[in-house]
Amino acid sequence: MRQFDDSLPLQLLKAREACMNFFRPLLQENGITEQQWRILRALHAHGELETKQLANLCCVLSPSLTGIVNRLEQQGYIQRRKSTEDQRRTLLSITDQARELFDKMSPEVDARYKAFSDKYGEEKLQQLMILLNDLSKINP
Amino acid sequence: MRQFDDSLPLQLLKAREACMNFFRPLLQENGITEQQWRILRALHAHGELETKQLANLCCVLSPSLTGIVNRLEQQGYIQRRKSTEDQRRTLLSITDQARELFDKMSPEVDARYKAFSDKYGEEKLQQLMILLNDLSKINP
DNA sequence: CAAAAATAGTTAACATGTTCTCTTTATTTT
DNA sequence: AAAATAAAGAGAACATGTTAACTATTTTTG
Repeated sequence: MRQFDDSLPLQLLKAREACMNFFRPLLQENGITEQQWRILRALHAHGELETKQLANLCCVLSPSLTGIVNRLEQQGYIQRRKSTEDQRRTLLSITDQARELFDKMSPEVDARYKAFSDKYGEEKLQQLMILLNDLSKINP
Repeated sequence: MRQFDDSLPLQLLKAREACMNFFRPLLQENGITEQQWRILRALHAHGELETKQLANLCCVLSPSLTGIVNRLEQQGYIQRRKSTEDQRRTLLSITDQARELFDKMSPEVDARYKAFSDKYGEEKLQQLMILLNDLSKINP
């Protein structure tokens, strides 16, 4: 039935791994993990966010996020504050230090993204993104 | 430049999550984790394998595999033996108990795979698999 | 052949994933 | 308003991901 050796989840995992091989060294050079980078990117793009929103955007579960956020705070990359209306909610945002990190890394990130895109094929990448975006929206 | 909100790695992650939502409950009902299932599937498909081969096939790092294999052995699903030619190598294979588990789960796995395929679209799934298979082969 | 280098696997240490429980604060119900 | 419910986040316990170091074996070199 399936003409591929791997199941879809495993294929997705391997594809992700292949892609990350382009960026992993850069992240390591800058002393941040892949997950930390995901969090910082989201906060950079969306501005201040609640913990839960951030978790949903980054596809991270709350308990994981707690630790990641703690470590990012230790490193001085993000700051937290309590919501005034709802004392349960925590609001998170990136610091200037994190913005500096972005400015510093940005060119190299773009360069590697282009290297990846060139190697894989720009059109295929477009197609893939559409198919993935579509897939991520379905549910049982 | 990029007309998607998410980066490719994050898209891959979300897609994987959406897909796993179809199968996760079934795995839980049978008391095995997603990674354990990956390992069992590979051993079921390929027969006896060395640890390193298994790690490569399943996209799992050796240190992770050590733990997963230990737990699977505890549960009686796999067995290990030393290679006679090379004393460094460990050979792994599934037990009859694991085969029984496969037989028991197989119909439901297929059913859920079909449900997923129907919901997402069979042709799109084909296309996606091709694109992913292609992507997983590139390197920096 | 002896020493050096390479390989398979494990262990260690830490970060993250996953499920469950708990605390606190809001919201809803009665 | 008091009690019951729900929601947000943190903590606990265990499985896995990730890198570095370590052990036991081959294999390669000199």
